[in-house]
Amino acid sequence: MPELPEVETVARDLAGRIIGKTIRDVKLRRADLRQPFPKNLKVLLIGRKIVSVGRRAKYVLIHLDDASVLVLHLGMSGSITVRQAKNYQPQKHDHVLIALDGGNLMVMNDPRRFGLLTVVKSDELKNHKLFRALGMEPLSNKFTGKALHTLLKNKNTNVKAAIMDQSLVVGVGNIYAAESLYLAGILPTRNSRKITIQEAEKLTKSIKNVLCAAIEAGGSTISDYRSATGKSGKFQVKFQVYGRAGEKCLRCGSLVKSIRQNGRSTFYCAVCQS
DNA sequence: CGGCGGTCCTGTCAGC
DNA sequence: TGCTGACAGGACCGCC
Repeated sequence: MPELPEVETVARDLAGRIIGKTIRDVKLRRADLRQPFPKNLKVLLIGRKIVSVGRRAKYVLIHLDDASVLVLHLGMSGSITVRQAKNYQPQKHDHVLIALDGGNLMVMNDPRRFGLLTVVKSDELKNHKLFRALGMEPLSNKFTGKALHTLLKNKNTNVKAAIMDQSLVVGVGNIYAAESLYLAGILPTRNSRKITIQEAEKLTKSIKNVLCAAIEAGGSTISDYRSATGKSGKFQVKFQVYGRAGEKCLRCGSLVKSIRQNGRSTFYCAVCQS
């Protein structure tokens, strides 16, 4: 479900609500998501104070006062909400409940269970299995047209799969890949090696623009995504092509097309993109 | 060895 | 109404 803008929104919302709080209790309603939870999870978390909240790629990073990090990934369908603990009845798919001092409860819900929760020592984060192969942050200054052009040259696949490859650039998922390529006027089926430097410059800007705009809108709400404060995102109303197969292209009026690439739906305008 | 298909899971919706 | 199949924001594993 969540791509970079949704994860960023969740991380920011969490920051405003949990920093400075101490974890008082942890309830596990099952033993795993995509992978088993650490066996000593309660020992690792209870009594720890939350010092900051960040994001790397599509991971939420909750930094604790013992130089460890609670690492969360939302998979396709995960959400994290903070609510009053008093009288809270766990809902279906609420897998982890973390009670904080001050009476709040952080709830991780994930119907499809593609998400992940683990704890990593801060100084081991960069070299951790989950993080060491991750590519560039698209909103960083290092993510330039030149950098993307080089990355694309070294790949041999369609440009859409390439920008969704988390070892090249992180955070771009199925929605924002389609939106970025539309904004850049590039067909998603183009081979990554044949993207020119000028196109890479344009695509870089499009990715940054679409991700920033989505963050400003609080992410996109499809189905049941909510931020940590329970709000819906608003960016979905700004989708130019995603989910609009058969509808008119907002720029030229021809019909938006839908194809499958690498097992995922792709949406594009055959007139505006080449 | 890199690219890509299959797979993990539940929920929802279209079509019959 | 109920059944079936396709599909859904991700990413890992194995096979060519």
